[in-house]
Amino acid sequence: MNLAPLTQRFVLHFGEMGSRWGINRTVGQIYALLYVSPRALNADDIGEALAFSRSNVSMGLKELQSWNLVRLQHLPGDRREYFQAPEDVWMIFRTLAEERRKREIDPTLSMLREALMEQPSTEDDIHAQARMKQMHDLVELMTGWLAEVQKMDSATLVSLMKMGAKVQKLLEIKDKVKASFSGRSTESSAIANKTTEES
Amino acid sequence: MNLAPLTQRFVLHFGEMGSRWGINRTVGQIYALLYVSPRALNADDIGEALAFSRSNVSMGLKELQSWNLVRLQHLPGDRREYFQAPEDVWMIFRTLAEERRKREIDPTLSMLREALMEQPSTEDDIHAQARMKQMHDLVELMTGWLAEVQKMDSATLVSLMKMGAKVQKLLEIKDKVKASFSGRSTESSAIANKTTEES
DNA sequence: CACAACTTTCAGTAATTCCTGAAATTTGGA
DNA sequence: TCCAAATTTCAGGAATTACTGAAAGTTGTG
Repeated sequence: MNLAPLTQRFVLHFGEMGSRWGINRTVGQIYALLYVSPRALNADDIGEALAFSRSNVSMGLKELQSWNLVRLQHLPGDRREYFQAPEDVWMIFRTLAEERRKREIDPTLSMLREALMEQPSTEDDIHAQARMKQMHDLVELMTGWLAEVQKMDSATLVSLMKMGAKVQKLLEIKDKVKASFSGRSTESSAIANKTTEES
Repeated sequence: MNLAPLTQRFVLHFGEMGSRWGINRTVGQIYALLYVSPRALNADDIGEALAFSRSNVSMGLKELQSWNLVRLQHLPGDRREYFQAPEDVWMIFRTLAEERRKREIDPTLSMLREALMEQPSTEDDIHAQARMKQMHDLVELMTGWLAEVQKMDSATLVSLMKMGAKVQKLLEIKDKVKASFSGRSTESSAIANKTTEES
């Protein structure tokens, strides 16, 4: 591996992280390399930089493509394919979350829903179903929220996150607004009403 | 494996999910079993139910304990240890998130911070550092937000999540409130000001 | 203290996952 | 169409991770 020390540490760390999160170590390294690279890389570049066989790189890139995490480029007068990570790290995160939802969360929700349809045959089954219902509701709530959040643009997301716990305060403000404007039909209070009903 | 069909499907599914998220399959199964069980189980119960060796169960439980995911119980007149998952599925989720933060996110942030301290020696190093900065900021923002969210009680969290994209609307309301109350020094507008400054 | 009940450790084996080189396939251009 | 460059596939070997039984360790009780 013949990389700048800075890049090397980054690449090795993310290989390690990947493998802890169920992503093949070499795939993690390939992506880390693409992420920090100032230009798109072809498979040979990657194989050489990380000392992987050409076929390993090919499989890794295929994997990354199946996750929608790489962009393909062609340079004029060069038949090889060049790969790069998206510019926007937010977009990368969103794609990752979206793909994991499709692959792991959705099937889990289906399984839970099916299990909840079944007729429980014992006391223990009744309890198990109640637990599955709790888990189902949690997962559904979180994925619904994730879907909404993913529709927001980066700027809104950032301001929302920076607020942190202050969102809680905002919920209180909302109630005050509703109280002080009650009777008047402003857009604000209409929205405040709507959100209150559902909470 | 001699389990009610309902439980069996649940257990097998979560074993599978676990292994996709970097958690040993049998550990996932043990936890799934504890989760749906109406009573605390001892290691022999678990080993018998899942057809694992006693030592495998022991290792799995040790792992789960290191993640703070199980509660220990002792029954009167029985020396064996009984294990159960917390009642509150929200609590389970929070614990899991917290532990993964400690184990994976925090070291990643440290690595990124160290990398950002170094003197870049080439153009490519400068670019790589800029990318690392982007990632660092994203991760820091998300963990900060996670920490805030973890302080909230379940009810607040649920209402926040149910709102989904409406939080965005709330940000707009906040601005309107600020405008209409400007000059008056209410708690609401003080908070509104504060949150606006940072967004 | 001695013993039995229970739990953990660990070395060896099994299972799984990963990686490679060779061969097959695809693709763009002459 | 043919060729060479580029990419993918895949069977087999390498590396890693998981699991087991046997042995050692711990703990509560008579």
